[in-house]
Amino acid sequence: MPKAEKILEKFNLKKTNFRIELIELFQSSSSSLTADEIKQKINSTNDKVTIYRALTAFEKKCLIHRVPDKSNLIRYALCQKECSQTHHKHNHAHFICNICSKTFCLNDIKLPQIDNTSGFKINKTQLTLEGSCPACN
Amino acid sequence: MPKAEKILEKFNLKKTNFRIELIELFQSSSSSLTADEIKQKINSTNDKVTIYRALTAFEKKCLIHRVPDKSNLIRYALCQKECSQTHHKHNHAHFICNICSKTFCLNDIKLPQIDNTSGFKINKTQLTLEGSCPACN
DNA sequence: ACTTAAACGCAACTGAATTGCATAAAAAAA
DNA sequence: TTTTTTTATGCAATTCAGTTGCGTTTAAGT
Repeated sequence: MPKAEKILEKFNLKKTNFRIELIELFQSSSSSLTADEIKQKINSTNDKVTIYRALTAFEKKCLIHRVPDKSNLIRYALCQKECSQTHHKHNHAHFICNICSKTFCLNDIKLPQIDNTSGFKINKTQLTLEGSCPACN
Repeated sequence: MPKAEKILEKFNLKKTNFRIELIELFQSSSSSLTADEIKQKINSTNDKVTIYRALTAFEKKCLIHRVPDKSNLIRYALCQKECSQTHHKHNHAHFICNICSKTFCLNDIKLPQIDNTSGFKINKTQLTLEGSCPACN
């Protein structure tokens, strides 16, 4: 796992205490995070705007990606190596736990190949599973 | 297509002008609707609370179901016959158009069967496709 | 050390969705 | 039909996630 500072450097982002801590938080998190969850868990800032702006910047650099959320919140998870600095490339499924409401990336489950149907041109496929996660079972 | 009044009767809902018009609006809509879109298109009420409450009631009776939305809005589409009055049963995919931002139900595309994986117990599967819809192509 | 571009932090704002409560109207009962 | 009950409506106010503006701070390059 690359060090947070290295990652910020690679993506041309400034190494502030908060952003370092934020990357480390994502790395140590088994599932995904909302802005509010981040605010609870982080020490180096108390301002939600700072959090939102970091998330937007990270997403643009393809460091994190949005994942579906049970309550339609904006929720992020770390990207895998396949993502370049300019293009997201995800082919894994997401799992929403109906008990703890966390969203997990299921990197093992690949997306089905859907052929273009009746005039719909398909650019992206998302597979979202719901149920109960290992911790809640 | 059953008449709106019949549907309200079947689901033990009162036949108010607004709810009749709302069902007819859903029936005549090729895609799906948000509360705001409904407000634009409907005459018999001007109050968003009334709209939200009707949507909640309809969803509970399995008359409409939530569909994914590009901007995380709550968006609904009519249910198919498979849904009972107490249980939603959907096995179709959804399509989000990145141009007009509408969401369509693709009743032809069936969901892939995913086996339970590494401790995740799967109760529900959702397949969401993105791209451009026939009207926008 | 100086400069500048990126990041921060506070306040104020937006917009979707919700809640409370009093009123109206539909359906059921008398 | 009239009365009663239940459901639906409408207005005001609230909540809460997310955004915008703007002045200040700080990291990093010169």
